[in-house]
Parts: sequence; structure tokens; C-alpha cells
Amino acid sequence: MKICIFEDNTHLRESLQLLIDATAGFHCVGAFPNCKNLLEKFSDVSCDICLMDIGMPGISGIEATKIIKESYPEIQVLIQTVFSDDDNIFKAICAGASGYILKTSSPAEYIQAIKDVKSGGAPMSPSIASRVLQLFKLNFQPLTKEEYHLTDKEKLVLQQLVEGKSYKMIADELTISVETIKTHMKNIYAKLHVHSSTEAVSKALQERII
Amino acid sequence: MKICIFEDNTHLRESLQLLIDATAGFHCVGAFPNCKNLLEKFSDVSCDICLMDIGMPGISGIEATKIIKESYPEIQVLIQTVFSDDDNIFKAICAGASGYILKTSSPAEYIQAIKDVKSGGAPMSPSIASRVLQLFKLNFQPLTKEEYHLTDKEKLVLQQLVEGKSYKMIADELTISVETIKTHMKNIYAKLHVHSSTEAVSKALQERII
DNA sequence: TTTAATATCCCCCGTTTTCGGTATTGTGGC
DNA sequence: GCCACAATACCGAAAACGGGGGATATTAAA
Repeated sequence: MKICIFEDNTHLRESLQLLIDATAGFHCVGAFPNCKNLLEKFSDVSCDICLMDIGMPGISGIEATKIIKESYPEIQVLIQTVFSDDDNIFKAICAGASGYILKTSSPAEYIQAIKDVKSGGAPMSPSIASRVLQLFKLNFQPLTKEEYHLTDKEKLVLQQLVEGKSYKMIADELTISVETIKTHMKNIYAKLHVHSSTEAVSKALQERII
Repeated sequence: MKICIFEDNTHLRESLQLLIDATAGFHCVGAFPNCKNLLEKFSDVSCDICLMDIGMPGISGIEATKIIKESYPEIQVLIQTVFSDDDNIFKAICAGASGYILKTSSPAEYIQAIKDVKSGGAPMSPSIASRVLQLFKLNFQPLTKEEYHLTDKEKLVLQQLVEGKSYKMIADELTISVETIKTHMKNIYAKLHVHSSTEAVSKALQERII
């Protein structure tokens, strides 16, 4: 298990390096205080897992994660940071991080996290995992609280509208008259309390009633 | 720490009950094979954490989670199931689960998971955590790989359009002529490669270029 | 059985949008 | 100074849309 460390704090970086090299089966193949010439670092040494800090001077750990995953998607990046705010968590995950642990973690937790990553898991400090679930829920749940009682046909029409089709195209698609589409639209507008197709599409997408 | 168990397999249910009662500080206040009269169960006994199976006859564990969280949001629900498919994970999180562990977990892991929930964490089996991150990434990654080079004004207009406004309303809002809005729209259409306002709104929302 | 909801179609008419132009002004770069 | 580009504005015709009305058939619920 070859591990790379990115951490600007010299003391922590060296401690991590010692910890890793002292663990059976783990070997630290690099330890850097920043992400200068990032990709070059991987061109000569092979690496399985990166321990990545976020708050480094220059390129941030999140940017670095994105860059690494683009060129070496097989390298797993384990974020280790002091930041536990939603924005950093969000961005780190989207950048392709395989885990996210806080620096308050104990050495044993660090090692366990690396082992978890190795075996295909996604280690997260408890508070982080909790935030992730919260974020997940928040961003997906704004499911339509209100029930608009759209009929199947109306939903179909709305669906097509969301796909950018005109009344005529929808009519052709469903093999019914344009006039019928107009009637359906009138009903949809009334039920959604909107007055234009753009508003209907917007509401449909944002409240996931498609 | 008062714990309730929902699990239709008698053997597992009783094992869990034994395990919990044998653990210092934990007390099992109920163990049920299904969710009949679900809310009544909580009207007389207080409960901190529910261990919830998904695959029960009648009301599923996910439905039950939703119902419990509506009436007793302070009760934490820990899903324990054999299902590790995206759909169940997704729904469980949206229903308000505080954690999601597989039944293959060891007794020690069960206990640890309950402790994690108690301390505000979100325990997940490694493979589940990994799936959650995957789902997160898939659904949030700014899909907009392409850069559309919209100008600030164009983005503003598009933004207003997404809000359901007509050309005239946008013109008033930005205190410019409707004719200018028309010009902006033409440019937006060309840049986004769309041919109608609904398509533009749809693309703007789905690719998060608003 | 009456009623309500759904799905289908039609007409009319005014408004809005789309798309083809053209044109002026200001700004930043070369 | 010249050029590209953004932002502004206008014209006009064809197409699409929105809101109003009315109509019929089917089905499900009361």
C-alpha cells in the first residue's frame, strides 16, 4: 500500500509519515507541503492512496483532488482537514474524494480510514458523515410538499415540455391534437398556479414533479 | 439509551434484543416484527433510537422511518438491512435515517453504530458510505462540462426567465427595452443551442448554469 | 343514477415569442 | 486607430402561446 501525503504543516506531515511507515503493509512514497508540479510527482512513483489536506498554500486540496482524479482516477484521495463546513465537504465529494476525515482523528482512526479506503469503503468522521446525509437529504428532499394532482397525461405533457418540445412536437409525440395539448396545458397552469411554459418547467424541475 | 427494534426475522430480532440488553447503558424498550400500529408503540414508551429493517411485511422500514420522523423527529432511526442498492439507500436517507448498516455487521459493529448515532454521527457500512458518496457525486456534479460563455447580462436574463418572467417583465426588471431582451435571448439560444424558452430554462436548471 | 374527473377535440383572438435583419455606443486589447 | 464584443435598440413577419369559450365520450365515485 503506497501512500502519499499532502500537508503543509511540517510537524503533522512528518508525524503522518512516521505513522504510516510504522504500520505493517503501509509505505509512504511521498510527503509534500503543497501541490506545486502536482502531476509530476506521480509520473515517477506509483501511489495507491493520497492523504490530502485542504488548506494548503497555492492549489487547494480540493483542486488537487480534481486534478489527480482526472489524470490518475485509480488513485484514491482521502481528505484530512480541519474544515467541516458544508461547502468544503460538498466540493471535496464532487472532486472525487474517497473519504473525509478530520485532523482531530486519532492515529488509530487515521490508519483505519486508510484501510477502509483500500477495501473500497468511504471513511468519514462521524460528524462529517452526518453532514453528508443532511446535505443529501436537503438537496433531494425539496420534493414537492404540495400535491398538485396532475393526471398521468398532464405529467406526460409536462415531461415533454421540460425536454424543450413545442406544443406541436408534443402533439406528434403523443399522437393527439395540438388543441388537446393546449387544453392539458391550461389545466397544468391552473393546477401549478403558473402562467407560462417557462414557469411550469421551472416549477416542475425544482419541485421534481416531472 | 432506550432502543426499539423492528425486524421481522424472529431469530435476529431476539439476538439483537439480547445484544442490546447485555450492553451497558443500552436498554431495549421494544422489539416488533412489523410496523402495525406504528405510532401507538411510541405513545406510551419513550425511545431514543430505532433499529429498523427495510424488508418487513406490510409497511416497509423506509415508510416507517418517514412516519416516525414526522411525529417524533427526535427519534433517530438506524437502518439495518440486507439491501445495498442505490434506490434503498437513497430513499432511506431522504426518509430521514441517521445511519445505514448492513446485517452482515458484527455485534461489535452494531453496538458501535448505535453509539455513533447517539453521539451525532451517521454510521454506515463501508460499502454503503462509498455508494452514498457516489450517488452524491453523480447527482450534484456540475454537469456543465461545456462552457457556454454566457455574458453577465445574458445570465441575468436567463435567471429571470427561469423565474417564469416574460420578456416584458424582464425588461422592466432590468430597466431596458423589450427589444434588447429579444436580442439577448437570441444570443442565449445560439450559445446554448436551443430553440425555445422552455428548452433554455430546462438546460439552465439541469446543468446549473443559472 | 347523478356527479365529477379525465381525455379528447375545436374555434377565436390577442399577445408573445422566434428569428431574420440592421445599427449605435462603449470598452478593452493589440 | 482599429477590431471584437457586449449591451443597447429597432423593424417586421411567421409561428407559437394563453385564455376564453364550448363540446363529447369514458370512467370512476358518490
